Amino acid sequence: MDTTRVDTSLDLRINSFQNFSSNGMDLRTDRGGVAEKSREVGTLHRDIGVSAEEFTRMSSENKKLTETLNVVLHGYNALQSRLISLAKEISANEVVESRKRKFEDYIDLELWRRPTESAKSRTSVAYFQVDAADTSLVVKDGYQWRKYGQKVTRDNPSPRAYFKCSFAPSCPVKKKVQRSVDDPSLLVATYEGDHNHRSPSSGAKPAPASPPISPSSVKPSNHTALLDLVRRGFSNPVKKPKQETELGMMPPQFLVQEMVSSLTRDPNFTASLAEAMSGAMLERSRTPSW
DNA sequence: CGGATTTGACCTGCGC
DNA sequence: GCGCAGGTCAAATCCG
Repeated sequence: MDTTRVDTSLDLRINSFQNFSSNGMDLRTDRGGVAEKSREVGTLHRDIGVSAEEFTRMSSENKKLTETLNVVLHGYNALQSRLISLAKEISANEVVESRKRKFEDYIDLELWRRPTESAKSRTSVAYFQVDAADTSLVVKDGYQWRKYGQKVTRDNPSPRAYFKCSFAPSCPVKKKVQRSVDDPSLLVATYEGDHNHRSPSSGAKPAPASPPISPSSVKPSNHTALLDLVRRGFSNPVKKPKQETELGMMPPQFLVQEMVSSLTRDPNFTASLAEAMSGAMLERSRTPSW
């Protein structure tokens, strides 16, 4: 629709309407009185000093202007309703955002920091996909670690490395890293305890010692299946080139991010959003701009 | 030079 | 008590 032409047409009509009013008849308050006045055309046209034909033409024009005004008012009301509706939707989205933040807090505080368990007994396992030729036992999980020992164990030809968290002097968290017997390209990291400080990489909340998936009960033979799960679940991580192969261990922020991402990938969620948006835009394009 | 890593020695728990 | 395996310590070494 060419809104410019509509605007021009409307302007002309409004000008005409104003000219008509300036002649002594304020028809803006007439509202349907045109017909009655038409019946009195025999005498009224004399009062305003115009011919009967001119009066009839003006009355007709006035009727058209009234109809136009009603259409415009209807459009205005519809637009106003839509605006109120959209405002409500935005308000509802803010509620959803608020609940989402609470959910994130829940994930962080309840899943990763269960207060009923002692820090010492809390252990978790994380898996890191690395180059099989890479002999280092260093994994990047967002924390600072100091290696304090290395041992060759009986059940695994690959040595086991021992690390302590070095970000905070009093942090009790330790981790052991060893190459998987089944898959040499897989590093198995066992974490013990909880960090008593914020994550060096993110920092807003106390960071958990545990990975998103805590497969402490997973046997080595299930590593591949677990890795597949991890790969599927975190198929779209935050782009960090150096960490692209280290999918097994992710701070909870990534997990929450993935959950939020899943929500927004939900067709119902996006369809509702798209419907609301397109509805508003269509409504706006249908209504003459003014 | 200071922090991180390496590595052999030492400690501890457990089974026999 | 002894041996074994896992875990830790700490001096030596490395590295930025």
